[in-house]
Amino acid sequence: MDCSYLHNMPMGWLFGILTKQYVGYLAKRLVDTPVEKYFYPFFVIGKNDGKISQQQLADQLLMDKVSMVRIVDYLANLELIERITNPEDRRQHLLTITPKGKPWIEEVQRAIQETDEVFLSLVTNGESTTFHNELIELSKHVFQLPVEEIELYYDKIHVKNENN
Amino acid sequence: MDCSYLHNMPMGWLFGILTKQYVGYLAKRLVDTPVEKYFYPFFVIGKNDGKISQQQLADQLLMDKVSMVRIVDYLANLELIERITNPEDRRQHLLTITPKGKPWIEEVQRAIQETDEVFLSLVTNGESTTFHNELIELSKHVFQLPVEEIELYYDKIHVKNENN
DNA sequence: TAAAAATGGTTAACTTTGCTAACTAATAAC
DNA sequence: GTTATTAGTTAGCAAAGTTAACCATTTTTA
Repeated sequence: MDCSYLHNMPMGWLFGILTKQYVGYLAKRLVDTPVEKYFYPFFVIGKNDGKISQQQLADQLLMDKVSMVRIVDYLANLELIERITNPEDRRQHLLTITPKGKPWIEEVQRAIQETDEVFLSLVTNGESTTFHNELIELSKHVFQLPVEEIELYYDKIHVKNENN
Repeated sequence: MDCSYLHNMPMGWLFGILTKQYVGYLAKRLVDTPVEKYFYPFFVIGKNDGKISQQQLADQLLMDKVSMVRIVDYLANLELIERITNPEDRRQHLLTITPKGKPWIEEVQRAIQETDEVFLSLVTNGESTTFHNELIELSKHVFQLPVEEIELYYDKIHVKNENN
């Protein structure tokens, strides 16, 4: 692996590399569990067992509700989670962990935590919590930036978002 | 945008967010150019005009040659670049910038550089070059990590990579 | 030097992910 | 009490990543 090119890469390209390697490492760490992907959504459901709806989960994960359906379908097909209609608002599906899924929550949490620690340990700077905090701060701020959200689709122009 | 959830996110999820926002910002910055995507590959071709083959470009960008074909096709269809068969090794296609593409190299370079600067300016730490260097160091080291590369496909198991 | 192996590039096919649009059911607003 | 909004679902498209198979060319090696 020739790393000499990393120095000239746009930061966004580095982020892409880091995303891929993070997921790859985590997946290997969890290869002997029934969860093959969507580790973080699964973990968040576990930590909010029966108290979070699909839309709330999507908000927390910063993704749209359609993608959420796919993830919930996947985990529900493995019988790791279940949808329960909320009696207080029958539109909502509350997400619960099944007995089969329960034991894996802790395991996934550990794996995520350890992966974070491994990544932080690879940052040469001794004070690695600083790096993590900087990542969080940066993530907060990037949502203030204007980003491209107009797409050409067929012949129509769809404006996906106005707040820029 | 509720950012309170960012604090508990796995680092990999933060990297994903940052990747997406980076690309979105860069695309908006370059919305008035003929290049709509693949900014970084286009830029690298420009900086190695006529002196780099598709495989070499793929190596430098850490991607596979099949994906490279798609990118080169896209840029060639826009007549921003051209494939030239290398007379010294007729298997290779050297990539050159056309007169039509030439003026946009500088523009894309500026945009990438400015986007990097904007992102760095959002890191609260005053010494922001440190953050950038830490990103590069981390990227270097993550390739030493073992990552999941085995996939279930139909009923067969395909081992994609042995070096873990 | 002829046959075999490796390399660069292409195509086809499939998977995954992110997205839009259109829809149903339930709730909230007027 | 009708209208508007919200939660979730389905269908369908596009982009990106990967595998496998293939052709042309170059390199290896026997």
